[in-house]
Amino acid sequence: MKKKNEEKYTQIIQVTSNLIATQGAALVSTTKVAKLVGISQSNIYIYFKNKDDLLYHVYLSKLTGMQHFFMTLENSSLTLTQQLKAYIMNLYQFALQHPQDIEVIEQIKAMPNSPLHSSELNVTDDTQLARNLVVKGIDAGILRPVSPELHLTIVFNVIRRYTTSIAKPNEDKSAFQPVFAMIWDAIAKPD
Amino acid sequence: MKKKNEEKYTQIIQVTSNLIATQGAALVSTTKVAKLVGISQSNIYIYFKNKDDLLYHVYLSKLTGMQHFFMTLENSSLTLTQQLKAYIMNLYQFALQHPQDIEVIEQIKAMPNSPLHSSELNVTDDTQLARNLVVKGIDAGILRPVSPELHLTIVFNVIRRYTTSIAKPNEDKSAFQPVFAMIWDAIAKPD
Amino acid sequence: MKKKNEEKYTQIIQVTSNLIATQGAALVSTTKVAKLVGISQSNIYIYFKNKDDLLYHVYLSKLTGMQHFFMTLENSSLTLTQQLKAYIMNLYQFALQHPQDIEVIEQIKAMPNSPLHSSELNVTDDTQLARNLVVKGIDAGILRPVSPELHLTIVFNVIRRYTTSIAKPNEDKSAFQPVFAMIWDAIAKPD
Amino acid sequence: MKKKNEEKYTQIIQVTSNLIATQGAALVSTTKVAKLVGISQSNIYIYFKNKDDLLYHVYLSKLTGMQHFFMTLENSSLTLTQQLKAYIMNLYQFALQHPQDIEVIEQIKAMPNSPLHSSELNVTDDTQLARNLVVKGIDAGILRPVSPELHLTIVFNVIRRYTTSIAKPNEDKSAFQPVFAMIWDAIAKPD
DNA sequence: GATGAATGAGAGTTCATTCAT
DNA sequence: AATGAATGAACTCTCATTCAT
Repeated sequence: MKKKNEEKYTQIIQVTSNLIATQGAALVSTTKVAKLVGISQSNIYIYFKNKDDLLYHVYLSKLTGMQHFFMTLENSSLTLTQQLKAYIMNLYQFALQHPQDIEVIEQIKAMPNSPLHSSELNVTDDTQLARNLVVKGIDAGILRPVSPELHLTIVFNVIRRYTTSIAKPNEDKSAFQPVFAMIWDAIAKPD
Repeated sequence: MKKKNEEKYTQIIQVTSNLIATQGAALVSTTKVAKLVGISQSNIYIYFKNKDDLLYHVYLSKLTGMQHFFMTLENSSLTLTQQLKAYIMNLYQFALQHPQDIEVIEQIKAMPNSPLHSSELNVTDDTQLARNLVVKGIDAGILRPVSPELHLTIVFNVIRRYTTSIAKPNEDKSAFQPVFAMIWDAIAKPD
Repeated sequence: MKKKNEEKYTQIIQVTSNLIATQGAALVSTTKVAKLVGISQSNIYIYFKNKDDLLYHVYLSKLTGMQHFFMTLENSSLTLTQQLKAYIMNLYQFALQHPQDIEVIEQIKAMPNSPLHSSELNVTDDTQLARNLVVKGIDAGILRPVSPELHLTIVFNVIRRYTTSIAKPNEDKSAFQPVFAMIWDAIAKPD
Repeated sequence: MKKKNEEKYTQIIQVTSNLIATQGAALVSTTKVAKLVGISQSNIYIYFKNKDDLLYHVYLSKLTGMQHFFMTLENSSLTLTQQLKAYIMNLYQFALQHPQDIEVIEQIKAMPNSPLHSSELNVTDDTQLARNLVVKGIDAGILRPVSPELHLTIVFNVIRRYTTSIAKPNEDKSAFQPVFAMIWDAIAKPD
C-alpha cells in the first residue's frame, strides 16, 4: 500500500505485465508474480492494496507510456486528415516498438471482472483521443458515416495483428504502406 | 467418456456455451456447469475426459453449426468475387442470428491455455474456408496482395463488432450495406 | 453442501462444538476442525457451504437439543408460578448435564460477526420460551415489573456460572436449592 | 517499549479501546489500530512489547480509571451494609457514565487467549474490592451464604445489562431503584 | 523515536480430478 | 450411468512480528 522502494514496485509491475502478455490476464496470480520477482507473496500487498489494484496500476503504467507517444498529436497545426493519418502511423510505430503494451492494455480491458469496471476514477482511455479524432473526421465528411466503433475496430485490430504476427521487428516504415492503404480505404469516405 | 444419454451430453455443452458467452471462458468451472445442468460434478467426467475436452467439444459443436451455414458456398457456380461477397454476407447473417456462437468460438480460441493448442487432432478451422477463398482472391488479383490474415482480421472483427454492439436484432439486410462497403473497400484491390 | 455420510457430518459439528467450548468461537478455524476430524480442509465444504454455515448448524444442533428438554413445559397444566419455577429447574438440570451446550450457544450468539445476524431464517431462539414466560409472569403480577431482560440475565448468568464453576457434576438437586432461592427472590415480586 | 511520547501512547490505548468496544476484542489487529492512530504498524512495537502487552495495558488503564471511582469507599466510616449498597450504586453510576469501560474490561477478560492469563504479574482485579466486601458480608450474616461468585455475577451482569440496553444516558438515580431492589433482594440474606 | 520493507503462517474458499459404490 | 465423498493444489488476503535505516 505504501511505496518507497520504487525499484521493487516497478519490478512487480513489470513482471505482472510480462505474465499477462505471455500467459494471459486470466492466469495471473499474486503467487506467480511473487515467485517471479523473488519475494514472498504477502509482500505484494505492501505495494498494492489488491490484486485488482495491481492490475489497475499495470494498466495505468502502460497507458501513460502510450499517451506520451501520442501527445505530440494534440494541439498540432496539422489538418484533420493529416492528424488522422499521423495517428495511424504513430500507433503502428508504437505497436512495433512496444508490442507487449497494447496486448496488456487490451487484455486488462477485456477481463471478465476487469479492475477498470470497479475503479471509481475514470481514466482517460487510450482510445479516447482516437475516438475524438474519428468523430471529428466523420463530421467533417472525411470518414465514412458509420458508427465510430467500426473505424476504431479496424485501425486497432489490423495494426495489432500486423505488428504481432506479420511485421519484422526492425522493418522500415515503408513496409507498412500497403497495410496503411488498406486501413485508410476502409475508413475514409470514398469520393 | 461415452455418450449414452445424448440429451445430457447436449445439455452440458449448451450450459457451458452459455456460461462462456455470459461470464467469459476464464470463469467457467465444472462446478458451475454441473450446478446449472442439475447433475453432480463428477458426472461431467463420464461425458468428457476433462475440462479441456469439454471446451474442445463446445468449440466443435459451434463450429459445425457454423459450417452448415456456409456449406452452400462450396461447389457453387458463383464467380470468385461473388463467392467472396457471399461469404461476407453469410457471415453477417449468421452472426446476427447466432451472436453467441461466434463469441464462444473466439473466446475458446483466445483462451490462455486453449484446449485447441494441445489438441492432437487438427480441426478444420472455421476460418479455413474463408482463408482459402482469400488466398484465391489474392492470387486472382481481386484482393489486396497483403497477408491474408489482415483480410480475415477485418472481415471477422468488423462483423463481430457490428452485430454485437451496433446492429438491431431483426434489422433488414440493407442496414448492413455501408458496413459491407467498408469491408469490401478494405480488402479489395483498388483498380 | 450435500450430506450422505451423516456420521462425518455429525463429527464435524461435534468437533467444532468442542473447539468453541474449549478455545472460544473466535479461535475456531476450518483448518483446525479438519485436522481434528482427520480430513482435508476442503472436505468441510462438501458438508457446509461456509464457515458461517457450519457455525450456524452447530448452533442449531445445540438449540434443538435444548428445546427437546423444555418441550415438556409447554401445554402443561401447571400454574404460571409453577411453570416459571419448573423452567428454572429444567435449565439448571440441562446446564448440569450439558455444560458445553449453553456455552456454545452463547458464544455463537455473542460472536462479532455472528452467523445468526446474517441468517435469513429467523430461528426460534432458545430464550424465546423463557421470555414469553417472564412477560406473562410480569403481567400476572408474579414477577417484578422491570424489563424482562433483567430477569433473563439473572436466570441465565447465575445458572451458567453455578454449573460451570461451582456445582459438582453429579450433585443432588438439593444442592441447588439456595441458588434457586437467590434467583427466585431476585425476580419474584415481593409481597 | 518505553513511553517518551506520552501522547501517542495514550492515543494507541484509546483507539484500541474503542475498537474493542465497537468491533469486539477478537477483531482487533495492530494493523487496524495503527491505521486509526495514523502511525505505521511497526511503531506500535515501540510502545508495547506485543499485541498481548497492548491489550494488557488497555485493560490496566480501564481498571485504574474504575478504581479511582471506588477509592472513596475504602477506609470509610460506613457500616458494612452501607458499604455494600454504596458499591452497587457506585458501580451503577460508573457504568452509566463510562459504558465502554466495563465492556472493554469484560471483553479482555473473556478473550480466548486472554493476555491476563499469561501475565506474570497478578493484577489487583477490579472485582477484588467487590469480592472482599462480599466475603465480609457473608461472614457477617448480611449476604446469603453461597459462593461469592454468584453475588458478583448478579451485581455485574444486571448492572451491565441495565446500563447498556435499558437505562437512558442521563436518567435520574431514582430510575435505578427497582433494579437496585432486585439486586439487593437477590444477594441479601432474607430475615 | 519512527518507518518502510519483509516475511511466514494461517485464514477461507474454489477448483479439477479420482474413486468406490 | 450416476453420484457422494474425498483430496491437494492453488488462490486472495490478513496478521503479528522483526529488522535495518
